[in-house]
Amino acid sequence: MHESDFQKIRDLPLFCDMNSENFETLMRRAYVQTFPPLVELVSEGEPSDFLHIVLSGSVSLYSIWNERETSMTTIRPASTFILAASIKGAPYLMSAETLEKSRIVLLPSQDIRNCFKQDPGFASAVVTELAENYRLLIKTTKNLKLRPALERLANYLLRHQKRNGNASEFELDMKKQRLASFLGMQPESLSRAFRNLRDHGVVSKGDHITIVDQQALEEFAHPNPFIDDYST
Amino acid sequence: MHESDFQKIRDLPLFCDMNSENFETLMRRAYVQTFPPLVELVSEGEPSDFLHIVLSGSVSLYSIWNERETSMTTIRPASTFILAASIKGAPYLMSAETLEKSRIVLLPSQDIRNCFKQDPGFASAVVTELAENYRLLIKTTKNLKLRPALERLANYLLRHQKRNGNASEFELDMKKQRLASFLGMQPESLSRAFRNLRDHGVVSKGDHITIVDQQALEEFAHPNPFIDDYST
DNA sequence: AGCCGCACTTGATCTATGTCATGAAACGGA
DNA sequence: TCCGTTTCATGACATAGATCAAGTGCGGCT
Repeated sequence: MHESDFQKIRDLPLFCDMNSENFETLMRRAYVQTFPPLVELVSEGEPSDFLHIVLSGSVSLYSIWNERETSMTTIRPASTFILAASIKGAPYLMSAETLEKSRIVLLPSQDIRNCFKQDPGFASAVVTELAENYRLLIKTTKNLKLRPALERLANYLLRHQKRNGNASEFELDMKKQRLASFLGMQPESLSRAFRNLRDHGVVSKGDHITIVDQQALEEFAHPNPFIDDYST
Repeated sequence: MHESDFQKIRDLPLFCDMNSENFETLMRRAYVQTFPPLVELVSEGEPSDFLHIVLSGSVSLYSIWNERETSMTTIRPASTFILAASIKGAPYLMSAETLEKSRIVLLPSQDIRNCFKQDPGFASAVVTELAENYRLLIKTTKNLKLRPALERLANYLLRHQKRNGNASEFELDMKKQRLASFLGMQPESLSRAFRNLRDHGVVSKGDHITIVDQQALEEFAHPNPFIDDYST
């Protein structure tokens, strides 16, 4: 493992409070690998042998059932995924695939559980991470159940804009197909939703989005901190 | 606090591995109270001052936004709710109200956080509980996004049947109104869904459900362990 | 028993969204 | 550069589910 990878992992909230010795033991037993795009890293239903860390690239967590597929979330550097399954030793509930060329670290779940038992700093970080993931998912569920599709898109754009430093122009960071699935709609419906948002201050051409009337968009979307603020 | 309440809490997965001294300190600082039906125990957005435990009765967690309301889950004895917010010291993301006369314990969040820092047995139990809650919510989200309303109801009935010892006849445990909201549909749609399930082996009269053709129902619902099995 | 209120059911209708089919545009490789 | 593939957009249509408006039935209360 490169020193820069090592440091990147060390600085993650999940590991930064861990005892150095424990951390180094954990790292010695880790696998680092670079995967091409569209590689299935884990499959729903399999035992969760590894905790994964995305160092570069991006990974989609999704689920398929009855010829339907839904994108649950996208993991970007630097963060971990499927912590809950690793800790519990339970099967994966989602599949994961690389969206682009990605550098991934695999940490054996057994080592994670050992560290968790021995290292209070790590245990505390695991709890924080799980609590955050849980709360994020509550927000996602509220978003799905309390808002119609057009409002979900409007609020997604506002959140995405915020991540891009509140610029009035920005690029979507995923294919529209995947965005549609993430927002719980069909690609065709997403297309139409973009067209409908023209009435609320949004112009889109391909992946390029321009917020021409910020106030109109916000009035239509009426974002709610307990749904849209991912930081609390 | 009655001895029986004390023991009931002591036996919860969250507390059973806790050091006895810590547990007793925690209990000394707890409030126990019996609430009438339809009392709002916590409100979305408020700071999370207490971890709640339901000793008897039942509590609904729900959220309201834009004149819409959605039921997220129902808490039954004996278990806790809003652990994530307590641990993080973050605002509640859901409101909670008693559905019936209910006996509730309130544990100051600050005490929970203190215990968490000092007591490895408790820390471990918190992680397990959070991981389980997280995974349950993943299942709920998959259910919502991957299944149409009628299939959601069919699978709900199968899960409920299982909880009732696989009897072919049983009673619903909540008002249909609430069930509709939990399943992400309108009360009228739920009514029609029940009628449509007659074609798949289910007869319902009021709250009384009879599975007249178990196989037909299962073939229609095709339950999936990674959505419907709440135990893993 | 009889009345009232509330939850549920049912019917008619409307709307949002999904589906299918087609065309246009963007992209990547030879 | 051109062609083939993929992705996206659009139109026509189908359908699930929401909404609105009456009914029906049950349970509680007097």
